[in-house]
Amino acid sequence: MGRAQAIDDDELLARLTTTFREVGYEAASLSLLADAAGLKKASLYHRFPGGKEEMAQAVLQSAADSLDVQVLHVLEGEGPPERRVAQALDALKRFYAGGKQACLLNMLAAGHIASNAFTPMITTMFDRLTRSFARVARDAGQGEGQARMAARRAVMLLQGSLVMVRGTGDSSLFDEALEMIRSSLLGEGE
Amino acid sequence: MGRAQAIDDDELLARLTTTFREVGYEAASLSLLADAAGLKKASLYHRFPGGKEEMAQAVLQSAADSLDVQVLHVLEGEGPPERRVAQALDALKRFYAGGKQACLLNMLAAGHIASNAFTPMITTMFDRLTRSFARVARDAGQGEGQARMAARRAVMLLQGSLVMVRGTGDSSLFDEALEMIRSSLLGEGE
DNA sequence: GTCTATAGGAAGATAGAC
DNA sequence: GTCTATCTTCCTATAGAC
Repeated sequence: MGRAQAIDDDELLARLTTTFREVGYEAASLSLLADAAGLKKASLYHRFPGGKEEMAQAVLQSAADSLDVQVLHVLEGEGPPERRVAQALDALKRFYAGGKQACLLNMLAAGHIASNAFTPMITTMFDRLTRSFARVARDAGQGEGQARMAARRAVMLLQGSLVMVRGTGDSSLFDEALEMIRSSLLGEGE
Repeated sequence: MGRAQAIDDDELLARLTTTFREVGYEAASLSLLADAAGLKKASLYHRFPGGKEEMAQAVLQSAADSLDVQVLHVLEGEGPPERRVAQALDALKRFYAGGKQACLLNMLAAGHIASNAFTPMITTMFDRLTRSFARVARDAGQGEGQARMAARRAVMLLQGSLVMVRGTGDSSLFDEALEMIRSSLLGEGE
């Protein structure tokens, strides 16, 4: 077989992910992505013949898979709702590095090309997250309508806090948002 | 005096604003901005010698001024809190075109250059909006700590709903967010 | 104040050696 | 699988006529 890969597929994807999350799609130039990966541009094209758009798609798909396993599956799993929510919030805290890492769903939604190319998966992910939140809220005793509303509020708080943290630099806002999400899903303060 | 301007200063700023809000800073190329303005690139440089960065700064400042007059001033004005909140939410609904127009504070926070250049004003705007929300929440009878938290939640819901609308295409989420913000600020559901 | 034309550079992408 | 070198296109920005 040929020469070994200079960098593991998973590690490569992780580094590209970080870059896209930090600067967004348009500002993530191939030079920047190559530097982050520790590879030259031509090597990136060997792994992703479709170029930057394919990289972003792969990154988005990978994030979707992670969210699936670490958050959605937990929310829809067995056990008391309080426990499921706590576990999912822990996963989200890790997923967003305590609020310091932006959400791809927001960062990849900008730009002309980007918008059209990534919108389907972005829409799907918002939908799946909202459904899972609603599911656990219903299991926690909230009515159908209330549960759906609590779920949408949870997604808003999650996304909004990430935007706020990025704008203010105060990552404690993210922790506060997680607490609000917990209250919303478990139907406290009604 | 010389030849008349092909386009009014206010109208020019409005068109640049729309472009930045739609595609973000990096994707807003001078060609795109020039087309939106109905001018050639060289003409844009005549109005904004500092180039794209100066355009974005002007757009951001203009948005800050609008928010000041139409929202912050109203929130901190006279009259019953319910009325002030209602008026401010109406202004926000217009400001964000019913959720269909993104927030500059989010769209200009991406990218490397962008980040450093616009961060001061973005931070300030988040701070001012949060303070004004907290002020009206306190006037509505909430305690200092509760009012501050309600204010941060309001900003999160506002920003988060705009992200969600952009990702899902469902602008009714924005209206729902405005209702949640009203409840949060006026201390309902406690 | 607006335009045409163009400079100078960085972007995305490819060819081909090793 | 990774590299150097290169191509082409688009970008930001400027010069100078009208």
